[in-house]
Amino acid sequence: MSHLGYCCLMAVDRDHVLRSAAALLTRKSTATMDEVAKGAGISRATLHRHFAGRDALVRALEALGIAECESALDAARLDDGPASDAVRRLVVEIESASGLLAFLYTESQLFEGEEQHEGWTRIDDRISALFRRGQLGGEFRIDLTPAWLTEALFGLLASGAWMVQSGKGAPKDFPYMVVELLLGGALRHPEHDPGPHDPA
Amino acid sequence: MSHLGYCCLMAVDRDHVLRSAAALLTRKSTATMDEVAKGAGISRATLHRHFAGRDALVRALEALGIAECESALDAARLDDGPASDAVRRLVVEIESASGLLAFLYTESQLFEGEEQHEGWTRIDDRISALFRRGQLGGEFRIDLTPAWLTEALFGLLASGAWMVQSGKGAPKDFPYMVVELLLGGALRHPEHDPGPHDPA
DNA sequence: CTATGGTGAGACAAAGATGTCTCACTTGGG
DNA sequence: CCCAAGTGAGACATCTTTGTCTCACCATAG
Repeated sequence: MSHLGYCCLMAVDRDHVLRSAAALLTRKSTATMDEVAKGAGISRATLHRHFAGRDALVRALEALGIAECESALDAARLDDGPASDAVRRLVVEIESASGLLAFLYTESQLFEGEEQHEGWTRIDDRISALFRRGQLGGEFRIDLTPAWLTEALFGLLASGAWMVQSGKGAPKDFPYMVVELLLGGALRHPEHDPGPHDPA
Repeated sequence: MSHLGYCCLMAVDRDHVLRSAAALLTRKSTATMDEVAKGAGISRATLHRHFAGRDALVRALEALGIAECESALDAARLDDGPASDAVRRLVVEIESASGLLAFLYTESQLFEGEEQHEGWTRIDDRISALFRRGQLGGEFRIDLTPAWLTEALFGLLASGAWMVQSGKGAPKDFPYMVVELLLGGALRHPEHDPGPHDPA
């Protein structure tokens, strides 16, 4: 029968399973437990030994997404320098998690009755605080609420992730597109000289 | 055989069922056929008489979304006047469909293998053409592609719809938030006087 | 009144996903 | 060498949703 002498390492890396699941569910949010298992290169039984069920898996993915978000928030040093620069750093740092965030973003639409994870509240607060800082410092316009700017940031991250995934956009342009639209918008402003930017 | 003559008026019109389904699936994208039926005030049997199955229902919703989109595109007169004004008109016109669009936007992530409905291509093309017109006219910046601006528009519409739905934003602010962020971005520009706007 | 046709309620099987279990196999350590 | 632990494969029951069907009900046209 199956004598695939697969050099099976003892503890199947739980983290590897999680990231495989994230990568797969990002592409196909309705993937089966079986598909997730195969995607991680393990059997459904083993997958079930690590995560009690699909719900537990999604919760773990949510925790992973929150952790990566907070990690990006830390790395972006939101309190340092101009707020707009902090936003740019944040988008760069959070880019690698944008696919997972897009998945969780839509998935969270289902958690109707349940209260959202406290972690998201903290993240929202930190990002909102950044936008508020930019407003108080005169950098950002004050007629768009920090809450909306935060929501828009996640929306644009998700749009960008989907666009890259569908092949309609290049991954390398991702941070530039997101951050430029978020900060500058579509309108051409006087201070828009062709600029120091080199999207290539 | 069955003349078009209607002896008993169908107490349920297909359009009402569609719109009920749209409203429900916007809130709970995984609602079952039974929930959809109850939401429309009809039985599951009757729902099946109108739509062969869940797939047919989603397809019909897609057609409805496309129709409403095209309708909004027509009403917005995208070829008239400044492109930025056309974008503003478009957002206003498309607002009522944004919930449905948000549902279809995420749902379409599942149509992996299948080619997307030709209607979306036409809509994308029309909106992209608007942004391109704005770029050629010097209104919009040229470093953000029309394709990305189009995608971002839908992303912001979805974000706005979800935000309104979750109660984190007021419906009346919806068009203003979306269009101002899309066109102007978060940065405060010199020409940003507090302005003629009255979001309250 | 009577006939017609749409409707609601419910039964039913089929399909898919899930959770649990057993068993044989492989690996690494004692 | 032998045992313990982790794994893969698969069987199995269960649950949910779906799609189909039947039958009684009722409103309306004739």
